[in-house]
Amino acid sequence: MSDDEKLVGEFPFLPKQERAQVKRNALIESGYALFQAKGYEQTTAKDIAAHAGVATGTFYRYFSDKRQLLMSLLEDKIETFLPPEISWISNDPVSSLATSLENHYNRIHEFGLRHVLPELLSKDSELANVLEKARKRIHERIQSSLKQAREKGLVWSDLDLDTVSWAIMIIVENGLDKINKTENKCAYQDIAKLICRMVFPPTVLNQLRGSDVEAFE
Amino acid sequence: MSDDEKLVGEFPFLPKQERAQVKRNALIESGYALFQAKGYEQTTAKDIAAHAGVATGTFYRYFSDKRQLLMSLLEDKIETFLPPEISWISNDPVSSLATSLENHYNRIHEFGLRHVLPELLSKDSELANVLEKARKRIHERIQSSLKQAREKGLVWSDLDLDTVSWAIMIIVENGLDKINKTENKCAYQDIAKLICRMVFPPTVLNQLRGSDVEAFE
Amino acid sequence: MSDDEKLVGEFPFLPKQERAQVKRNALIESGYALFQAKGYEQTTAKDIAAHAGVATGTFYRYFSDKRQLLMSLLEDKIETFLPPEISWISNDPVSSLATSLENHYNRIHEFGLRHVLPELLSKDSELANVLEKARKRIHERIQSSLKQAREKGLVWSDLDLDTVSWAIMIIVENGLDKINKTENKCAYQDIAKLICRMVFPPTVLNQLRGSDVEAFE
Amino acid sequence: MSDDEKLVGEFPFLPKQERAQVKRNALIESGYALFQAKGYEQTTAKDIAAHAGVATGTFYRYFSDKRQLLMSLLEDKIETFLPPEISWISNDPVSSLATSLENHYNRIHEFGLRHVLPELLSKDSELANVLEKARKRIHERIQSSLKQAREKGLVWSDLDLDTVSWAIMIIVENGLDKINKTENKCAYQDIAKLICRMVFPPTVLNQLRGSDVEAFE
DNA sequence: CATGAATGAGCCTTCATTCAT
DNA sequence: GATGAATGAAGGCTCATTCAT
Repeated sequence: MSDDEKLVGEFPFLPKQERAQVKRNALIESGYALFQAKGYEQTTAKDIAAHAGVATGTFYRYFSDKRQLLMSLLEDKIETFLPPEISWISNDPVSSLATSLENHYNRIHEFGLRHVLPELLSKDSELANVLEKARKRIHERIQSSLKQAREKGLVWSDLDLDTVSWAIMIIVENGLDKINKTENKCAYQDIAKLICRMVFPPTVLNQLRGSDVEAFE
Repeated sequence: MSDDEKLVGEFPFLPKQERAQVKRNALIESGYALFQAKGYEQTTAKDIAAHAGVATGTFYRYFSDKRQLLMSLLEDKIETFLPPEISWISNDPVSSLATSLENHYNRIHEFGLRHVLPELLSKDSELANVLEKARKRIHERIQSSLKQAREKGLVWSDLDLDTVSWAIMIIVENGLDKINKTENKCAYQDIAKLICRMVFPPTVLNQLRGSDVEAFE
Repeated sequence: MSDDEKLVGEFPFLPKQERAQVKRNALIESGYALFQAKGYEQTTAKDIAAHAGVATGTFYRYFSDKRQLLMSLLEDKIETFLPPEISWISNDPVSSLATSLENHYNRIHEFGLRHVLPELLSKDSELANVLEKARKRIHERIQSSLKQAREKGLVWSDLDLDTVSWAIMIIVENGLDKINKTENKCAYQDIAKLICRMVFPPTVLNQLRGSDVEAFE
Repeated sequence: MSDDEKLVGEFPFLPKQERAQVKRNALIESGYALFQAKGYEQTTAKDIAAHAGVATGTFYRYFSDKRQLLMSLLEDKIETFLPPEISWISNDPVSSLATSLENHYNRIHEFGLRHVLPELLSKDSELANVLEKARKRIHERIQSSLKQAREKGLVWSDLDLDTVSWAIMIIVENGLDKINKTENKCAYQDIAKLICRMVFPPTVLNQLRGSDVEAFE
């Protein structure tokens, strides 16, 4: 049923709260767009308000200042922006990692704020902290998934889990730039392959391919 | 009359040009120190001049503006700051890479400006360009060194050189943070091992270890 | 249908005008409280509305602006706040003046706006004018009462009525601060005595004390 | 000798420090003029700078803010602005007090800031404190001079020194307004007479007039 | 009539850059 | 060349007042 078919129950305008929410969102959108386009410092509250089509003062009704808007933008997004859960145990770890990467990058493709973060970290230690903690969580998550794989004897026997986890995180974090700059259609696959080679001995990879993975789970 | 002919009286005074050079250097040093300590935006031209012991106006005699001073600081240092030449062919690629990394990180350890770059890239596309080009050069350098190794049949046969080069660059670029956060003494070795596993099949690594490397060069 | 005829249902609602009056009063009360507590400039229209439990916009339905509310507060109060009518002819002018002062100060004790006036006079010449006129009225009132006393030969023969009236006004106006800072219980009496000495020769005072005042009236 | 006659020793421009002082003074003058004309709140730093013929930023080179400029204006002037030392013992206390008043008022005639003080006291408790302390000093000064007179048996025997001192202070403080509003040439004399009547019994005044005051000193 | 979101002028302050000395 | 005072544009933010709902 399309909107046109609605016969009753139409509010001629949005309820108050909702309208405020709309405006708040417009500001957030504008902040997002401008931060991304011009950088955080280069964007003023006035700019954001103008871009959202509201007066300067309105900005301050919804946000105590520029930084708070940014925080709203970041809230709950940082984790998304960071690397995803990775499952190592599969028939074809390379492909499944590649798929995982592709999904991740598709998800964060639009998260342009990524480019603003570095600018901010140097002057906003609170934000730096938040990000640092999130990365630590990600790091631990990756590491623990690797630990499981190790317990099953799948990874290089002399692997330093801390270091690989870190390397994986770094690679995934920076991968989008690489993907975007490459027309190479196998990019995901190539990256996944690299990572798998850091983790698994070639024998294991072969072995997994022919096996019934269920046995490991 | 050349400097050589001066017999007396010249002691307290440096030749004009030299004095200028001294001032210029003082400004560069101060800029470096303050940018590093407080960030680029947070450092004012006045600050820098004061720190260098000259008047505000003097700053502008030597640099057209704050940005130019920064550029002077960066010029010739960007390359240093980025990953070094890597030689893949050795008896023990892991150890030699580890040593290379250690040297590199020791060299750039003090390059505190590293933390200022992100702040700048968003607002200075020229700088971003410069950095981008430098990275491209590094990338090509790594890639070409890998190509040589491939021609000798040392690397994984299905290796995508572009992607590995990129991954190596990313890892090396970010490695210092990792090293600093780890008390692990083998950090360099661990990172080197990872990288080598992305590049060389295990058989090759073993083979190299026992061989007379000269044969490959 | 008059109010009298309503039998039921009217309970929760005040007649419209009355409700408006209630709101207006609430605003006045709130304005009074906040001006007194925080000063005129420091109090915003929003503050006042919030304190009165109405919306910001409502404030402007009842008052054209903040200033007008203040004027409403002051209207009819200025005169109260200024010195009272004084009757000079009595058996004991000192005591009767003291009593008069005490009454006056008790009456204006709560007139906290007193402290707000100075802040306003510098920027509101109209208000300054209003106050000036009120003071002139007071001055004349005092002066004419003194004139009566003079006609009866009670005051110093060389008294400049204009000047004494002024001095009395000044003293009474400022007296409350004095009273409040003193624990002295005779404060009213002491002030009254001073004033009487400016007005009456000692002989007259003595004479009055023993006389039948009616004779002078 | 006029400026024209100076032949040598002319500085083509004032020494640096002096010029800065000149500018600082210009700002102080402008602050004074504008505070007086428009009130403190109504005057902005920009106004003051413009009036002084300098840029906004220049204001902030010399003063941290408006308040500091005001403080500079007030410093050392508050005491002047308050009532002067009074000597009670003289052949003709009325006249000598009148003279003293005249001198005082001539001195502070230009101290227009007087009208700004009230505005400030309500929002600047530090300033209020400073003024309060100054008034306390004045009050004590007057009281102690009265005490001397009392010890010589010159004043009303039942005089409450605290109250009279206060009344005198109030009258003197407010007297200038009175004087300015009056074309009466005897204004000083009239005020002085009032005050003397609060202090001295008429017999003492007569007695002093005919006496050799030295005897009391 | 009431509401409270929206407006935007205007204040305070900083700092990159210029320029008279 | 050197100096540092002067400049003034620009940013952050507030608040009296208006106006759509």
